[in-house]
Amino acid sequence: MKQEQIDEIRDFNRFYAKVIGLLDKTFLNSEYSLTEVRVLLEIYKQSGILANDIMNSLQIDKGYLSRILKKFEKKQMITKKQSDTDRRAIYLELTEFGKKEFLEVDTATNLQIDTIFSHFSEAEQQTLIENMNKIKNILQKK
Amino acid sequence: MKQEQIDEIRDFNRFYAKVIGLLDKTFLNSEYSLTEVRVLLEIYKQSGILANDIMNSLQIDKGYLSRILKKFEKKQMITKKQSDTDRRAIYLELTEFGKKEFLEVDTATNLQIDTIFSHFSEAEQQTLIENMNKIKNILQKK
DNA sequence: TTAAATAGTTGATTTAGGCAACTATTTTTA
DNA sequence: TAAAAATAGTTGCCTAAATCAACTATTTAA
Repeated sequence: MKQEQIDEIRDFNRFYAKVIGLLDKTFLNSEYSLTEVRVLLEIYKQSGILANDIMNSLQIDKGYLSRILKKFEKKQMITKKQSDTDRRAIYLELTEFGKKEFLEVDTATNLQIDTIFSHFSEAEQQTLIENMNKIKNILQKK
Repeated sequence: MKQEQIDEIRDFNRFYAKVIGLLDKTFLNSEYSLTEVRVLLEIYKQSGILANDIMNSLQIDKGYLSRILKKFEKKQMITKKQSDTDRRAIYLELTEFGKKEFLEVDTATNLQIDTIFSHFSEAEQQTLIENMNKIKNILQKK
């Protein structure tokens, strides 16, 4: 690979890291940190998920995760149910309140995306999305 | 904007955040944090830069930056030289050791990019870069 | 049946980063 | 030109995010 190509990739990475950082500021205004929202999303996507699964998919420390879940439980956003087959494992579910809280952040994020991208023409939006999908498809292959 | 489009963008953002996170692990193995490397890069790109300029371009707190620079000075990676025309301002330069340290991380990053992207064919690499540039060009407009 | 592995918790600590007050200058303004 | 405002950088204080290691309880493998 040519140095020039590497530079272009690194340049895009720096650029897009800024974009993502900007978007993440939404969470900073909310009551939940970025990681907390990601955890909520995991439980929302897959009700009954185990802490261990979240740990693996989000790659976060189990002690840290345990504390986040404890906070959620205290706020009555999740319920924990011990597995019958493996009493070490605990099924996690969002309560109605937990769902509500998650969806609020989720909606705010949608709005934010919409706001930012509405600055571009529909054709440009379409191009952006196509290029994003292309990149994702290639990178996902390996 | 349609919900489906918003979802695609968010999906890409999540996906690419992981890619960036993966790449950033290089820094985590090095002795320097991501922000510290960014600061080094700024001084490397523009020798004699002021702390204030770095603050503006990287958007980091001046107290935090001051501490980072102090660390670099202590490790003899940079030199500080008071400006003659404005004695509040301090010119920053990398020492030979500072350059060496920076280039080590920089080289490791290049190698890492090269390693990851060499899993793809040249055509795919070209497509990736083209799509990255396209996205960057559109987003930069506004 | 004992050893190793696994799920989760807890305590102690480190690090990143923000905020505000401060010093020392320089610039503006009245 | 003297006082006020702005600017560059430092320092102290603080909080939230995250890591690490030790621990309990349980399950699986040797």
